[in-house]
Amino acid sequence: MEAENELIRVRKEKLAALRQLGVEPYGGRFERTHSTQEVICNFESLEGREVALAGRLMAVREHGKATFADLHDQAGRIQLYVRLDRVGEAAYRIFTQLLDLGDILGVRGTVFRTRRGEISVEVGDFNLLCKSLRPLPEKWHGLKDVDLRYRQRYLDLIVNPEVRQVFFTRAKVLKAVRAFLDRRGFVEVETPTMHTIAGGAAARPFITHHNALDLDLYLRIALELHLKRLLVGGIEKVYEMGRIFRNEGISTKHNPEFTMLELYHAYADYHDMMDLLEEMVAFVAQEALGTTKVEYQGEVLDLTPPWPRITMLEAIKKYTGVDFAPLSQEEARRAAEGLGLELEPGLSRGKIINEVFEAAVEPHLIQPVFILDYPVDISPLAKKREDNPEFTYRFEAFIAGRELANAFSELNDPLDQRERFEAQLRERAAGNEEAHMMDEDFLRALEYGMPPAGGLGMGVDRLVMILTDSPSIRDVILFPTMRPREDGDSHK
RNA sequence: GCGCCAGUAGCUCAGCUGGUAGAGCAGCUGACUCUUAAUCAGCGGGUCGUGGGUUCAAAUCCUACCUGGCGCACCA
Repeated sequence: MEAENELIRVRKEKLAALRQLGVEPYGGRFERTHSTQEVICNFESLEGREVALAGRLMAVREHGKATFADLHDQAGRIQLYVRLDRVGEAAYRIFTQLLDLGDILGVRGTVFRTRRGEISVEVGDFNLLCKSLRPLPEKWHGLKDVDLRYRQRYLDLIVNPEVRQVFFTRAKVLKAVRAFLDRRGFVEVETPTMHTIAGGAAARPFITHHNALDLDLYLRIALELHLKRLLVGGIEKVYEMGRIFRNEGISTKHNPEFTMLELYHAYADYHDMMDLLEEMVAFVAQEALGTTKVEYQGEVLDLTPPWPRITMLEAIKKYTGVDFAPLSQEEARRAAEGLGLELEPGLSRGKIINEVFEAAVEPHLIQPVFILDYPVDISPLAKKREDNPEFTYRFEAFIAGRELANAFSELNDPLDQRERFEAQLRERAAGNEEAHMMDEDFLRALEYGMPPAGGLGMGVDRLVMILTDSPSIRDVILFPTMRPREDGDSHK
């Protein structure tokens, strides 16, 4: 318990005083006729009529025998006008002396427009629906302290209306993604979040324990392997949008739990996935924002399809001038070092190429672009290119210098898949904690036969960041992971 | 994990090279019946993130720790 400060004490005294007067400070049901927004939008027809509104009292301007106040609800704000000669002495005294900023009220009154032109409600009577005991952050500057904003998101939402807007946009994005895929015949499924084998991506998992089975379980790091089992089972167009968990560092682009969309389309390939992704992102932007040109951190991003498609090797050549295609592993290493990279010993040719790409190319990929044909040794679930088995039919989509999506023509050769897993196991044995685990049941499924398919994974949070001009992933996650604090402020 | 920066009233912030804490908003008292960051007059409010140290004296200097931000690393 924290020490009670004077401001809280005063509010508790008002609470007691209200009860003394027979006013219940925690009301129940209140029937609204309109939202604040509706009153303002429909002023013409509502002028002079009675409305009932509810919301939080966010400002009070007292003028002796008349008082103005601001009432906020989910969609907006409206001014209240309270006159002593209309509400009566007792009610007026309650309004001006026993209410506080932050209290939740139901009001009934008459819609009118003030001399200065502001649409307002002249209050006839009001009900206290909830007495607020804690002082709110400042009305003008709001809540700036990012630590408090994330830990006490409810406060952030109360005083920073633009934050609420971000999460309304997020809701529209989720809805639009589902609408887009549903319309194309994709089936939405839910697969386990607790896995006995954490597969489908290169990442460290969280571990938890099931008591009755006395079994350690991993929180999922990807959706991939279960969704592909569904392809085996005959579901030809399938998707899941859900939370995944990776036991990694936290940054402006990484939260330990985040939302991933994965979809699989039987008999398609990665070219189909490119078509689908660019159309989906454009559709979602149109639905959520009404445009496919969005401003992100001062750059205008044009999400309108088609997006350019360029192979990884071509992209490297374009941004570094070096063509890695003909280089041997040793030559590639020297070329990378010539570009200023420091490389661990023993990296394969494919990994060296990927390092060069990440360091020299990624930061330049501001406008949406597809990067094609990733090296096979960093793509253990993707089908090899027929014309060059060192590379795969895999692409990543980049926007604003970061990866938005990852997709490939899915590997459906069970023998090849087993070899890839075995290569991953060798990496694990060599100390790479993020290398894939062997998944015998997944291999068994492939042995029954999985149709060739295109598969796609997209970071939903990152898309929301772009569409809401948010610099940090924490701005688009309501309750981001934070280290707990002893005073009990935290949520995690 | 490493580096840099920050933490002062409920909130937003000021406080120079050490001299014992200040403003605005919010709160309280009073005035005011069309204000809107209402206005005017007055009042109260602080373990200066935490613990050590230096000093006659520390919000200020040193140090360790806590929390956060940003960058790097890790990471798709």
